[in-house]
Amino acid sequence: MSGRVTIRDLARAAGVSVSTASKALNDNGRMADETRARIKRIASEIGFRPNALARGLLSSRSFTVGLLTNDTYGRFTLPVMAGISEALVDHGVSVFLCAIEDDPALGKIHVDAMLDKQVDGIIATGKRVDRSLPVDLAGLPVPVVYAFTAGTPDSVTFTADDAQGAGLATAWLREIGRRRLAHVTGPEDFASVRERAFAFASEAGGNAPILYGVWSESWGHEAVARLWDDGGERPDGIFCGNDQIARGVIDALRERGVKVPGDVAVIGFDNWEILAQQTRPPLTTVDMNLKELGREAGLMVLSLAEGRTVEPGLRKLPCKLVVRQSCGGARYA
Amino acid sequence: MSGRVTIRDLARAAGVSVSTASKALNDNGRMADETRARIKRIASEIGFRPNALARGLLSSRSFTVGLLTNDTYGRFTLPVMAGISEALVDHGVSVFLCAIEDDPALGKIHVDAMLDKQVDGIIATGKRVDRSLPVDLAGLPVPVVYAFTAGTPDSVTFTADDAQGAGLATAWLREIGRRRLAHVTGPEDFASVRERAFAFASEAGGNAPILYGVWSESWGHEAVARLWDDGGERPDGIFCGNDQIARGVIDALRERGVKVPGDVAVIGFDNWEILAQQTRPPLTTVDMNLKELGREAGLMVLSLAEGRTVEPGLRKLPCKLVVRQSCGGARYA
DNA sequence: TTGAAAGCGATACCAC
DNA sequence: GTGGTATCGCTTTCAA
Repeated sequence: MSGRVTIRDLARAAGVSVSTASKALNDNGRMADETRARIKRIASEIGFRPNALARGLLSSRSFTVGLLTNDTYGRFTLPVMAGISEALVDHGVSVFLCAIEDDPALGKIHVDAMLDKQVDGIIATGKRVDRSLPVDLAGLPVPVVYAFTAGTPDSVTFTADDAQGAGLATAWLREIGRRRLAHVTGPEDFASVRERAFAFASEAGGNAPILYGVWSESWGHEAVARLWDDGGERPDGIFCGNDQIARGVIDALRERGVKVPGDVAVIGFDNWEILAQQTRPPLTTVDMNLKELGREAGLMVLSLAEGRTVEPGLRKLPCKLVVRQSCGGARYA
Repeated sequence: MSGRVTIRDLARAAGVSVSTASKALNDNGRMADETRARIKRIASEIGFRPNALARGLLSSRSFTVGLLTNDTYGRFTLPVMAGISEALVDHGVSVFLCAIEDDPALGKIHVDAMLDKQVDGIIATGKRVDRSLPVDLAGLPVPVVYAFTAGTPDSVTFTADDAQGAGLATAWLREIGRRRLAHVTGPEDFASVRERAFAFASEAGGNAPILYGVWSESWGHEAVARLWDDGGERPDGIFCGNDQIARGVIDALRERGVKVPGDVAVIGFDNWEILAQQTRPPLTTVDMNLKELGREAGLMVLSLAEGRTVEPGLRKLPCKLVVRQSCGGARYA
């Protein structure tokens, strides 16, 4: 209701010129401290807030960035978004969220809309670093940073350190005394699946079984059936490729009367809290620090927008292990 | 890289004045059709796109809206967001997403940032319609529409029709022949819990047990324990307050050797697909049509921004039942 | 039918 | 110290 207060209103109210008012607010130019203070006081009294459109027109900075994603359920996007927003809100930057699914036309529409609005940069996020979004973000007039999605060679891409995360999990299983380890994971064509599996194998030994499948609870179930019914040695520690699989594994074990963590310790991947905490017992899992990743991506795109140049390439951020009851004890590392 | 092409560049390229170029593009003024067509053609050839900041400065429309939410996991927000975005992208409107948790200071910062950017309107979303966000959105210079969160009396608020949804579920249980119904739901202090429970009772009869608890799987478990162990008549149909509870109920039933849907049919609420589809058997559940709700909220805020006046008040949008195997058959209603 | 000029709100340079 | 003036990119009267 209060209408919009312009700098002219402020100048009038303070009995100064528009340019003086502007300088007072931005701590520019030379002027009596008293004048500056008075103008600032009046500004807040009458609720003056500069019009970002006008300001952006002049500075060619809009203090907005765009977040492009094809992650429908937002399991990755939301924490990343939270991190971006948290890092950028202090800089007065707001974030456009554009969910484009896998639709190239929709992607283009959103990108164009953002460019029209003069976004200072774009962050592209996906679900896997070995696939790219269905839009071409090369050669845009604004910087682009990638997270969990494939970028151009000359750009900066953030992802989690899958190998390190898998290493943490496997090492922990060994540390708590498990010796017969297995890895139940997603489709082998995911780069992150291969990285995690490789790290698992390095730590657990080449004979430890690795079962590739899909990202679902039912695959976790089925994998347990295979491990238990094929007559081979049964594991006492299972590292799963994500939390959903882990959930399926735990449920299947319970149905077989196998105790978790007593007989078998189980570790997941993602720390998707709403799932991991509801699992019985609550799930020990690898956390990819998505929020922190978002923070870094946000600050990076801002840096680039401000003209800094940075080393392009893939940046792998470390994971942490969140220990809950599914493998005994409780530790945050 | 391509730099930015301004309307001056376009005018120069077409050999006309800036004002003619502008009029050609916006189908304003009178001019030779041939000229207009030529200018438009050249515009697209040289990749001219009008600067939304400049345009917004003049029109005092930024073609942006803000979405404010305190729903951390985004279970409600994301589908609503998808609907908003889908409805508004056709109008050239982009959406700022602001996750403010329950932090009033953060909320204010985000609201101020959006107002500075001259958003055309704000959509406030939450997790329940009987609580408001920790920010005061009354008296803002832009229209505000509420979804799943309490609004001011003079504003428009969207929510799902809990009573109708619960009615659908309960009626369906009766329709498939279940006669001993129970309702396992969340905390009674949620308005939507009471609405659903009331609708359940109307349809199922006043003697049908209603168990209030919390929004978790483990509560679903415990509720089954109570229903089965208290010596009372055991239900053959259970309507749950959300999908997580339903999941807990189904797991508990399986552990007791009770067949779903054979012995007991189970229905959830939310149609949180990633959960409902992974449940064994997949969960029949009430879908609140969140995307459609988002669409309507988006179009509403746009209407208001364009100056239309609408009847304030609460608008309850109908739910639909998504039938999966947890109560037999498969139907979408 | 087309173009010149004013102005949206803010900032920065240059006089005074 | 303070104030006029040009400018950012575009739209919109008003003249020609």
